[in-house]
Amino acid sequence: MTPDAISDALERDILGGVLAPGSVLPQGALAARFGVSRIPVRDALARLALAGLVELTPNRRARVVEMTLEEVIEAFDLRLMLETDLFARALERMTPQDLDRIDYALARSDLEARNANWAEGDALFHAALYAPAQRPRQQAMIDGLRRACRVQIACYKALPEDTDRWLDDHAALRDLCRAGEKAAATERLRTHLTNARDTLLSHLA
Amino acid sequence: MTPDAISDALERDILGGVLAPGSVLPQGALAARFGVSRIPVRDALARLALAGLVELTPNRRARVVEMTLEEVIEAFDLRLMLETDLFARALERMTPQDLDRIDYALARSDLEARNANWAEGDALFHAALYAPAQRPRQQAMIDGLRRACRVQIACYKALPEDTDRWLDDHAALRDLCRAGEKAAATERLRTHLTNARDTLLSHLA
DNA sequence: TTCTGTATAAATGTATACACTTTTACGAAA
DNA sequence: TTTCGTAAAAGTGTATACATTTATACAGAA
Repeated sequence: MTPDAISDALERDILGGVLAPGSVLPQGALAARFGVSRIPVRDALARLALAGLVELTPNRRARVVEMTLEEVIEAFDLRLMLETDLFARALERMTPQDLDRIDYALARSDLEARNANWAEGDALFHAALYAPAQRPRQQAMIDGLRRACRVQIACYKALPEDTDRWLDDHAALRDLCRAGEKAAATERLRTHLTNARDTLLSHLA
Repeated sequence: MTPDAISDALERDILGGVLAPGSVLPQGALAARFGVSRIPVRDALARLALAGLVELTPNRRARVVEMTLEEVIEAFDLRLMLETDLFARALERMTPQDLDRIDYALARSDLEARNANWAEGDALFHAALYAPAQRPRQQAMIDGLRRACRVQIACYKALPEDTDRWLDDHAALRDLCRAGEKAAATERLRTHLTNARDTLLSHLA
């Protein structure tokens, strides 16, 4: 078990809702579970902290991040700003190959939509939308925010009632990309994200 | 020497230009320098990676981050977007106390302007401008971007020829805050940051 | 009952030792 | 001279052991 494998396993647990926000992660228990010493566990926790999934405080146990209502709102505001900007940039330089990759990602997100890790397919589709912009830092920031938001969603399961609307949005975004309707596409993304925020907030309140 | 103290010392070295972008940071050498074993050094390096100052690759030595021209441009685009947005939010909820704190921060940044750590005063002033918005995550993102940009600037020393213009900008921003001229203030911030980007790019090219 | 203080248990932080990987230096062949 | 392969050196990764700090449980007082 390498630190990478450990952090991946923990990430799955956190994003899958097995480890709820605020859960403690004792190094010793994790070391026993993965059959290694505490050193690589510390390493894995550092990676998760870098990804924004875990909070580390000196001499205290690591905790799964817990966001207040205000922080969730802030995170979605930031996502709205960063994702619409990145999407607009991507639309300016989208090649036929990129469109094919978006098709593929849409198909995958469709397949995994009602699956346990629906959010992974969702993230993949959005990453495909933004990839043509070629902005690694902005993409990384967005990924971090999406993960942080998803930790909060995880405990409320898949929210199946909204899945259909999300899939419709994804298909619509693909179509608008193909049609080259840039303004309409970014506008659709904006409402897509706003809806996601509102459903999450309604569940948190 | 605790990991915190070590990462602080290294941050000073990196931002002070002692450790140029791309420099390697062997754990053993740092352990000897700070009189500890490699374990707390690894901890300190993990913190610096979290702050975006250092790059960690498994089985390889840590390196001070090195940004390409495109990445510097991207970082400044992000700063422009995040800082103007945060400033606009801060202007909406600025109290007399906040204005006093901005005055104090301006005085400090004035004092340290021609000092070795001028950038610290600069960051402090901007933090005072944005503090009323109360957005920890957005502020943290901005801090990370500012640090990353500063690493690239560090090797070109203090750029004294532009210091006067920056100080004028700061004073103008303070005045516009006091006058409540929100639109003019955000516009001034925009040009302030654009100038900073252009001077950095001209030095990198 | 509720709160507080203390002792015990649990968890983290770090030094040391050693296995494994990468880097570097050196020498032989083209 | 340049290039390539190889061996030594340097560096990272991790297990173990122990010191220090934090969390927990329990007993006694208000």
